[in-house]
Amino acid sequence: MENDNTSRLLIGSVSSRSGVPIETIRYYERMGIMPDPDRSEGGQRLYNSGQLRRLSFIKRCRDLGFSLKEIRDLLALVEGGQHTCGEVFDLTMEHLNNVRTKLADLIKLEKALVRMSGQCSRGQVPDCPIVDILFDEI
Amino acid sequence: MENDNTSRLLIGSVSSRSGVPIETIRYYERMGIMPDPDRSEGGQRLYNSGQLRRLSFIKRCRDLGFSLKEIRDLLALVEGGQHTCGEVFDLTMEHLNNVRTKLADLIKLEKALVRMSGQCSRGQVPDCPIVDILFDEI
DNA sequence: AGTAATACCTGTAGTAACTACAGGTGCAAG
DNA sequence: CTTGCACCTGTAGTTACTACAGGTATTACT
Repeated sequence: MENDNTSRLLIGSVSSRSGVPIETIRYYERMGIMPDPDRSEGGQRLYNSGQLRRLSFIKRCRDLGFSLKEIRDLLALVEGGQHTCGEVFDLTMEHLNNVRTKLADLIKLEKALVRMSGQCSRGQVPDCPIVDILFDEI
Repeated sequence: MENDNTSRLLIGSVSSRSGVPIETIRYYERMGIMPDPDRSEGGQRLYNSGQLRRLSFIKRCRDLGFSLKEIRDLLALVEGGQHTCGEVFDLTMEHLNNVRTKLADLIKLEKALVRMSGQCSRGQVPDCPIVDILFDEI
Protein backbone atom coordinates (compact mmCIF):
# COMPACT_ATOMS: atom_id res chain seq x y z
CA MET A 1 0.00 0.00 0.00
CA GLU A 2 1.12 3.54 -0.65
CA ASN A 3 0.81 5.88 2.28
CA ASP A 4 3.11 8.78 1.73
CA ASN A 5 2.29 9.46 -1.86
CA THR A 6 5.20 11.76 -2.59
CA SER A 7 8.26 10.11 -1.25
CA ARG A 8 8.77 6.45 -1.95
CA LEU A 9 7.16 5.70 -5.24
CA LEU A 10 7.76 2.47 -7.10
CA ILE A 11 8.42 2.66 -10.79
CA GLY A 12 4.93 1.51 -11.75
CA SER A 13 3.38 4.29 -9.77
CA VAL A 14 5.73 6.89 -11.24
CA SER A 15 4.93 5.48 -14.65
CA SER A 16 1.17 5.84 -14.29
CA ARG A 17 1.41 9.28 -12.68
CA SER A 18 3.67 10.63 -15.41
CA GLY A 19 2.33 8.68 -18.36
CA VAL A 20 5.82 7.46 -19.23
CA PRO A 21 6.13 3.68 -19.75
CA ILE A 22 8.25 1.78 -17.24
CA GLU A 23 10.72 0.62 -19.88
CA THR A 24 11.16 4.20 -21.00
CA ILE A 25 11.87 5.39 -17.46
CA ARG A 26 14.62 2.79 -17.14
CA TYR A 27 15.87 3.85 -20.56
CA TYR A 28 16.05 7.50 -19.42
CA GLU A 29 18.06 6.35 -16.42
CA ARG A 30 20.52 4.47 -18.64
CA MET A 31 20.78 7.55 -20.84
CA GLY A 32 21.54 9.70 -17.80
CA ILE A 33 18.58 11.99 -18.29
CA MET A 34 16.93 10.68 -15.13
CA PRO A 35 19.08 10.23 -11.99
CA ASP A 36 19.71 6.83 -10.44
CA PRO A 37 16.98 6.55 -7.84
CA ASP A 38 17.29 5.02 -4.37
CA ARG A 39 16.63 1.32 -4.08
CA SER A 40 14.65 -0.78 -1.64
CA GLU A 41 16.45 -3.58 0.21
CA GLY A 42 15.23 -5.93 -2.50
CA GLY A 43 16.66 -3.67 -5.22
CA GLN A 44 13.49 -2.00 -6.48
CA ARG A 45 13.66 1.63 -7.57
CA LEU A 46 12.25 4.21 -5.15
CA TYR A 47 11.42 7.66 -6.47
CA ASN A 48 10.62 10.90 -4.68
CA SER A 49 8.37 13.71 -5.78
CA GLY A 50 11.20 15.75 -7.27
CA GLN A 51 12.09 12.90 -9.55
CA LEU A 52 8.47 12.49 -10.59
CA ARG A 53 8.38 16.21 -11.39
CA ARG A 54 11.51 15.91 -13.48
CA LEU A 55 10.07 12.97 -15.37
CA SER A 56 6.87 14.89 -16.06
CA PHE A 57 8.93 17.78 -17.35
CA ILE A 58 10.73 15.41 -19.71
CA LYS A 59 7.45 13.98 -20.89
CA ARG A 60 5.95 17.38 -21.61
CA CYS A 61 9.04 18.36 -23.54
CA ARG A 62 8.95 15.12 -25.54
CA ASP A 63 5.28 15.74 -26.32
CA LEU A 64 6.31 19.16 -27.61
CA GLY A 65 8.78 17.41 -29.89
CA PHE A 66 12.02 18.33 -28.12
CA SER A 67 14.74 15.74 -28.60
CA LEU A 68 16.35 14.14 -25.58
CA LYS A 69 19.44 16.17 -26.35
CA GLU A 70 17.48 19.41 -26.31
CA ILE A 71 15.84 18.37 -23.06
CA ARG A 72 19.22 17.58 -21.58
CA ASP A 73 20.35 21.10 -22.50
CA LEU A 74 17.23 22.66 -21.02
CA LEU A 75 17.62 20.69 -17.82
CA ALA A 76 21.30 21.54 -17.53
CA LEU A 77 20.43 25.20 -17.89
CA VAL A 78 17.68 25.03 -15.33
CA GLU A 79 19.48 22.76 -12.88
CA GLY A 80 22.57 24.92 -13.06
CA GLY A 81 20.40 27.60 -11.47
CA GLN A 82 22.28 30.19 -13.55
CA HIS A 83 19.89 30.15 -16.48
CA THR A 84 18.21 33.29 -17.68
CA CYS A 85 14.85 33.65 -19.29
CA GLY A 86 16.57 34.65 -22.53
CA GLU A 87 18.58 31.45 -22.75
CA VAL A 88 15.52 29.29 -22.29
CA PHE A 89 13.71 31.40 -24.86
CA ASP A 90 16.50 30.89 -27.35
CA LEU A 91 16.43 27.11 -27.00
CA THR A 92 12.67 27.18 -27.37
CA MET A 93 12.79 29.33 -30.50
CA GLU A 94 15.44 27.15 -32.04
CA HIS A 95 13.19 24.20 -31.52
CA LEU A 96 10.23 26.13 -32.88
CA ASN A 97 12.21 26.76 -36.04
CA ASN A 98 12.89 23.06 -36.42
CA VAL A 99 9.21 22.35 -35.99
CA ARG A 100 8.31 24.97 -38.59
CA THR A 101 10.75 23.48 -41.07
CA LYS A 102 9.22 20.05 -40.64
CA LEU A 103 5.79 21.60 -40.94
CA ALA A 104 6.64 23.28 -44.22
CA ASP A 105 8.02 20.01 -45.59
CA LEU A 106 4.90 18.13 -44.64
CA ILE A 107 2.67 20.76 -46.23
CA LYS A 108 4.59 20.50 -49.51
CA LEU A 109 4.32 16.77 -49.30
CA GLU A 110 0.60 16.86 -48.66
CA LYS A 111 0.07 19.12 -51.66
CA ALA A 112 2.08 16.81 -53.87
CA LEU A 113 0.06 13.81 -52.75
CA VAL A 114 -3.24 15.61 -53.27
CA ARG A 115 -2.20 16.79 -56.72
CA MET A 116 -1.08 13.29 -57.59
CA SER A 117 -4.17 11.55 -56.36
CA GLY A 118 -6.34 14.12 -58.12
CA GLN A 119 -5.08 12.71 -61.42
CA CYS A 120 -6.38 9.29 -60.56
CA SER A 121 -9.82 8.05 -61.52
CA ARG A 122 -9.70 5.35 -58.85
CA GLY A 123 -10.81 2.89 -61.50
CA GLN A 124 -10.51 -0.80 -62.20
CA VAL A 125 -8.07 -0.15 -65.01
CA PRO A 126 -4.52 -1.39 -64.71
CA ASP A 127 -3.03 1.95 -65.71
CA CYS A 128 -2.69 4.47 -62.95
CA PRO A 129 -1.44 8.02 -63.44
CA ILE A 130 -0.02 7.96 -59.92
CA VAL A 131 2.31 5.17 -60.90
CA ASP A 132 3.18 6.96 -64.10
CA ILE A 133 4.04 10.10 -62.19
CA LEU A 134 6.14 8.24 -59.67
CA PHE A 135 7.96 6.30 -62.32
CA ASP A 136 8.40 8.91 -64.96
CA GLU A 137 8.42 12.40 -63.53
CA ILE A 138 12.13 12.90 -63.68
CA MET B 1 34.40 5.73 -69.96
CA GLU B 2 30.63 5.34 -70.30
CA ASN B 3 29.41 4.81 -73.80
CA ASP B 4 26.11 3.10 -73.61
CA ASN B 5 24.55 5.21 -70.93
CA THR B 6 21.61 2.94 -70.22
CA SER B 7 22.95 -0.51 -69.81
CA ARG B 8 26.05 -1.00 -67.71
CA LEU B 9 26.10 1.63 -65.07
CA LEU B 10 28.40 1.44 -62.07
CA ILE B 11 26.94 2.22 -58.70
CA GLY B 12 28.48 5.69 -58.54
CA SER B 13 26.86 6.64 -61.78
CA VAL B 14 23.49 5.27 -60.68
CA SER B 15 23.92 7.15 -57.45
CA SER B 16 24.52 10.52 -59.05
CA ARG B 17 21.77 10.02 -61.64
CA SER B 18 19.18 9.08 -59.00
CA GLY B 19 20.38 11.23 -56.15
CA VAL B 20 20.50 8.21 -53.86
CA PRO B 21 23.77 7.77 -51.94
CA ILE B 22 25.83 4.69 -52.78
CA GLU B 23 25.58 3.30 -49.26
CA THR B 24 21.82 3.65 -49.44
CA ILE B 25 21.64 1.79 -52.75
CA ARG B 26 23.54 -1.11 -51.23
CA TYR B 27 21.24 -0.89 -48.21
CA TYR B 28 18.18 -1.15 -50.48
CA GLU B 29 19.72 -4.22 -52.05
CA ARG B 30 20.25 -5.84 -48.65
CA MET B 31 16.67 -4.99 -47.74
CA GLY B 32 15.44 -6.61 -50.94
CA ILE B 33 13.80 -3.48 -52.29
CA MET B 34 16.34 -3.26 -55.10
CA PRO B 35 17.26 -6.44 -57.02
CA ASP B 36 20.74 -7.93 -56.96
CA PRO B 37 22.40 -6.40 -59.99
CA ASP B 38 24.79 -8.12 -62.38
CA ARG B 39 28.45 -7.97 -61.52
CA SER B 40 31.57 -7.23 -63.51
CA GLU B 41 34.35 -9.82 -63.58
CA GLY B 42 35.93 -7.99 -60.71
CA GLY B 43 32.71 -8.06 -58.72
CA GLN B 44 31.47 -4.51 -59.22
CA ARG B 45 27.73 -3.91 -59.50
CA LEU B 46 26.41 -3.26 -62.98
CA TYR B 47 22.99 -1.65 -63.34
CA ASN B 48 20.69 -1.29 -66.32
CA SER B 49 18.24 1.48 -67.08
CA GLY B 50 15.28 -0.39 -65.62
CA GLN B 51 17.05 -0.66 -62.32
CA LEU B 52 17.89 3.05 -62.39
CA ARG B 53 14.23 3.78 -63.07
CA ARG B 54 13.19 1.64 -60.14
CA LEU B 55 15.64 3.38 -57.86
CA SER B 56 14.37 6.78 -58.96
CA PHE B 57 10.83 5.63 -58.22
CA ILE B 58 11.91 4.61 -54.74
CA LYS B 59 13.60 7.94 -54.22
CA ARG B 60 10.55 9.92 -55.29
CA CYS B 61 8.36 7.88 -52.98
CA ARG B 62 10.78 8.40 -50.08
CA ASP B 63 10.76 12.14 -50.79
CA LEU B 64 6.98 11.97 -50.55
CA GLY B 65 7.35 10.39 -47.14
CA PHE B 66 6.36 6.83 -48.02
CA SER B 67 8.02 4.26 -45.78
CA LEU B 68 10.07 1.49 -47.35
CA LYS B 69 7.29 -0.91 -46.44
CA GLU B 70 4.73 1.21 -48.27
CA ILE B 71 7.05 1.41 -51.26
CA ARG B 72 7.50 -2.33 -51.21
CA ASP B 73 3.70 -2.70 -51.32
CA LEU B 74 3.40 -0.22 -54.17
CA LEU B 75 6.12 -1.96 -56.13
CA ALA B 76 4.63 -5.40 -55.52
CA LEU B 77 1.31 -4.11 -56.83
CA VAL B 78 2.86 -2.53 -59.89
CA GLU B 79 5.32 -5.31 -60.65
CA GLY B 80 2.61 -7.92 -60.29
CA GLY B 81 1.10 -6.26 -63.34
CA GLN B 82 -2.34 -6.98 -61.89
CA HIS B 83 -2.69 -3.68 -60.06
CA THR B 84 -5.62 -1.40 -60.67
CA CYS B 85 -5.73 2.34 -60.47
CA GLY B 86 -8.01 2.03 -57.44
CA GLU B 87 -5.56 -0.03 -55.46
CA VAL B 88 -2.76 2.42 -56.03
CA PHE B 89 -5.12 5.24 -55.12
CA ASP B 90 -6.01 3.53 -51.85
CA LEU B 91 -2.39 3.13 -50.80
CA THR B 92 -1.75 6.74 -51.69
CA MET B 93 -4.74 7.98 -49.70
CA GLU B 94 -3.77 5.90 -46.71
CA HIS B 95 -0.38 7.52 -46.81
CA LEU B 96 -1.96 10.94 -47.25
CA ASN B 97 -3.95 10.33 -44.09
CA ASN B 98 -0.79 9.50 -42.18
CA VAL B 99 0.78 12.68 -43.45
CA ARG B 100 -2.26 14.70 -42.42
CA THR B 101 -2.18 13.23 -38.93
CA LYS B 102 1.46 14.16 -38.53
CA LEU B 103 0.67 17.61 -39.91
CA ALA B 104 -2.10 18.17 -37.39
CA ASP B 105 0.20 17.10 -34.56
CA LEU B 106 2.90 19.48 -35.67
CA ILE B 107 0.45 22.37 -35.93
CA LYS B 108 -0.74 21.78 -32.38
CA LEU B 109 2.84 21.61 -31.27
CA GLU B 110 3.75 24.82 -33.03
CA LYS B 111 0.84 26.61 -31.39
CA ALA B 112 1.84 25.37 -27.97
CA LEU B 113 5.40 26.56 -28.48
CA VAL B 114 4.28 29.96 -29.73
CA ARG B 115 1.89 30.37 -26.82
CA MET B 116 4.60 29.34 -24.39
CA SER B 117 7.28 31.58 -25.81
CA GLY B 118 4.81 34.47 -25.87
CA GLN B 119 4.81 34.38 -22.08
CA CYS B 120 8.53 34.95 -21.99
CA SER B 121 10.13 38.36 -21.73
CA ARG B 122 13.45 37.03 -23.05
CA GLY B 123 15.15 38.81 -20.19
CA GLN B 124 18.27 38.45 -18.11
CA VAL B 125 16.26 37.27 -15.11
CA PRO B 126 16.72 33.75 -13.82
CA ASP B 127 12.99 33.06 -13.72
CA CYS B 128 11.44 31.96 -16.96
CA PRO B 129 7.75 31.32 -17.44
CA ILE B 130 8.58 28.69 -20.07
CA VAL B 131 10.36 26.64 -17.47
CA ASP B 132 7.51 27.16 -15.05
CA ILE B 133 5.00 25.95 -17.59
CA LEU B 134 7.06 22.92 -18.49
CA PHE B 135 7.64 22.00 -14.88
CA ASP B 136 4.29 22.80 -13.38
CA GLU B 137 1.52 22.58 -15.92
CA ILE B 138 0.21 19.23 -14.85
C1' DA C 1 55.21 -2.47 -67.09
C1' DG C 2 54.62 0.03 -62.95
C1' DT C 3 52.25 3.02 -60.03
C1' DA C 4 49.10 6.24 -58.22
C1' DA C 5 44.45 7.83 -57.77
C1' DT C 6 39.94 6.90 -57.56
C1' DA C 7 35.94 3.97 -57.27
C1' DC C 8 34.47 0.05 -55.76
C1' DC C 9 33.93 -4.22 -52.37
C1' DT C 10 32.35 -6.61 -47.66
C1' DG C 11 31.15 -6.53 -43.09
C1' DT C 12 30.26 -4.36 -38.92
C1' DA C 13 28.91 -0.75 -35.74
C1' DG C 14 26.60 3.50 -34.75
C1' DT C 15 22.41 6.77 -34.91
C1' DA C 16 17.35 8.19 -32.04
C1' DA C 17 14.26 6.88 -28.92
C1' DC C 18 12.41 3.60 -27.62
C1' DT C 19 10.01 -1.42 -27.33
C1' DA C 20 10.00 -6.27 -26.49
C1' DC C 21 11.40 -10.09 -24.78
C1' DA C 22 13.72 -13.97 -21.55
C1' DG C 23 14.66 -15.57 -17.43
C1' DG C 24 14.82 -14.46 -12.70
C1' DT C 25 13.52 -11.98 -7.85
C1' DG C 26 10.49 -9.07 -4.37
C1' DC C 27 6.55 -8.63 -2.04
C1' DA C 28 1.76 -8.70 -0.41
C1' DA C 29 -2.59 -11.30 0.08
C1' DG C 30 -5.27 -15.50 0.85
C1' DC D 1 3.17 -21.17 1.80
C1' DT D 2 2.10 -20.47 -2.52
C1' DT D 3 0.07 -17.76 -6.06
C1' DG D 4 0.38 -13.79 -8.75
C1' DC D 5 1.77 -9.49 -9.89
C1' DA D 6 5.29 -6.04 -10.03
C1' DC D 7 9.75 -5.57 -10.35
C1' DC D 8 14.83 -6.72 -11.81
C1' DT D 9 18.90 -7.19 -15.53
C1' DG D 10 20.54 -7.70 -19.94
C1' DT D 11 20.06 -8.18 -24.67
C1' DA D 12 18.00 -7.80 -29.24
C1' DG D 13 14.85 -5.61 -32.42
C1' DT D 14 12.75 -1.41 -34.65
C1' DT D 15 13.48 2.45 -39.08
C1' DA D 16 16.21 4.05 -42.57
C1' DC D 17 20.08 4.96 -43.03
C1' DT D 18 25.34 6.54 -42.25
C1' DA D 19 30.11 5.79 -41.21
C1' DC D 20 33.88 3.49 -40.85
C1' DA D 21 37.96 -0.18 -41.60
C1' DG D 22 40.49 -2.76 -44.34
C1' DG D 23 40.84 -4.56 -48.82
C1' DT D 24 40.24 -4.98 -54.35
C1' DA D 25 39.17 -3.11 -59.37
C1' DT D 26 39.82 -0.06 -62.76
C1' DT D 27 41.69 3.64 -65.06
C1' DA D 28 45.14 7.11 -66.15
C1' DC D 29 49.61 8.36 -66.57
C1' DT D 30 54.59 7.81 -66.97
